[in-house]
Amino acid sequence: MKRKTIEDYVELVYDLQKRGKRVHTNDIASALNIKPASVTEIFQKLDSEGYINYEKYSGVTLTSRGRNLAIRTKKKHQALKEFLILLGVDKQVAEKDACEMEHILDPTTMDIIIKFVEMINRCEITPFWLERFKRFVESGRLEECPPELVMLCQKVQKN
Amino acid sequence: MKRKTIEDYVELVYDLQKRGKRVHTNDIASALNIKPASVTEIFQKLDSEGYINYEKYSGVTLTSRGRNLAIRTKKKHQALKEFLILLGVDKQVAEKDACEMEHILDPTTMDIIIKFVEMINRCEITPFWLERFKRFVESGRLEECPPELVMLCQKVQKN
DNA sequence: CCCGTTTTTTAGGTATGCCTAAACATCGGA
DNA sequence: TCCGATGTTTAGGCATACCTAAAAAACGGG
Repeated sequence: MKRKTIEDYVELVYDLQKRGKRVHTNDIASALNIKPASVTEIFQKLDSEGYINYEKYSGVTLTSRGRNLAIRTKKKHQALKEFLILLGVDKQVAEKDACEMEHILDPTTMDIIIKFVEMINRCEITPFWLERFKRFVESGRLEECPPELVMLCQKVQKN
Repeated sequence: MKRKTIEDYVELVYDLQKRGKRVHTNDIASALNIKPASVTEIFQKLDSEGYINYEKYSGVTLTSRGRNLAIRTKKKHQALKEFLILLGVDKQVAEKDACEMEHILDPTTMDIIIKFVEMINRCEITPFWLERFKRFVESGRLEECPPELVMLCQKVQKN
């Protein structure tokens, strides 16, 4: 990950806060591979913007504003990761890309992706087209769609 | 768009170069809503990194290295935009999001997305599941999958 | 071909997000 | 309780990507 955003920090504070109490500069610094001194500055900024309660030398807790942002961000992250994995992206890569995408996508795009994941998850079986797609990604060769399936789809489409 | 990357500039030079000859600071500046003075700096940097040939006061042309990067970037951009539009994202939004995504996605993810677009484009008809998905996005209600379709898919899957 | 207009460059400035080194607080064992 | 180890903050620095104002070059009509 390159440039970190407010959302990244808030999300991380949220995660670290769960298993324990207040979150300290060192916790963030070691998780993100930056220096504690930088985290202090970040804490000051996040505090001034109302996302955390910062007390010198004793770590931070999230405000409700911060918690909301963290939860929203985590949901986006989760949906994006699931989405990519569904398409056949490697889990590690999906994690990384989701982390970047969560900051840049338009809310309407995000919404569509969330719905996509939901649709797939609600299927009883992994859809045929998705299996076929993954085989395509694997092999580079796109197999023909079974003609009876094409015909049935056309028929269903008409109604 | 916020921070612009090398790829953005190279891509833009490529586009502007096509209809005309050398590209000037003002062309870029007005296209990206930044000041000509900033473009001069960017030209100097791109020149030092071998993407463009920069001649003071007379604009730039792309090197082959620059042209390659531009073309690669444009392909990514195009595939991403198509991908989003396929899923039902508004064209304007798709344009914007594609522009951000093209810089951050892992090559393997990009490859999968390109294949996805290819798969859909090779279908004789818009796939049933995709139509169904778009109706879901529109209405918020996910209609049941026709049972005969589910059954056929299961059957096909077995072979 | 000269001079005013337009375009481009230079020089210097701002904000941001990170850094290091050093000062400072806190914590826990002797 | 004192002190050294550990953790945190401050101060100052660097790089980046933009900016403005002013100098310099190029352009083009009279």
